[in-house]
Amino acid sequence: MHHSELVTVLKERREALGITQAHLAELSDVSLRTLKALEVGKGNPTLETIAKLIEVLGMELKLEIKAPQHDKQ
Amino acid sequence: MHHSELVTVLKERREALGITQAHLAELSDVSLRTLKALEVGKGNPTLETIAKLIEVLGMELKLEIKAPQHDKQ
DNA sequence: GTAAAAAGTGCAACATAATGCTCTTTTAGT
DNA sequence: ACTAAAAGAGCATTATGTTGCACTTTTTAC
Repeated sequence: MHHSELVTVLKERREALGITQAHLAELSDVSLRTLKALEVGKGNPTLETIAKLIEVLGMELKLEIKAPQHDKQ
Repeated sequence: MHHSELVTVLKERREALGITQAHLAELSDVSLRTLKALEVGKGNPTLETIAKLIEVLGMELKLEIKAPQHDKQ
């Protein structure tokens, strides 16, 4: 999962939960300015910023050994 | 997966591949200073730094909806 | 079509991640 | 034990992520 893909997933999850950027920003203690920039693919968020957001979004990061090409779907 | 856990996985993967910090730093275009700090849990790496490292380590990030407690093993 | 809410942008200040250099400590091999 | 390689730490500099404020644009609801 690359940067743009991660951004898309975060945004879609927020929308699926039906919460605004402002609300997510407040719940996650990430500034609204930072969240807005992040969702349009600006910048290079820190692990902490991502962690705060996904915690509120009920998500989790996993780090795995990449599957060989022929195993991909 | 939280910060310390991610750090542990990265370090163990590097060691499993039998490459030094210096070598990984060179291959991933992350400075040795940054890699060293990261592996001892100092700081708050950016997504780009993590992405560079896991690319070389043959790993990938996944972002998933958190499984309910009773589904965890 | 209008109004309100939500989303996106520009700018500047502040905080801190990334980096290079040098040095110390730890680990691995003989 | 000795040596060399690898890992970790302190410091200063540079680059950039985070934030708040004010404003514009887009979307949503009536």
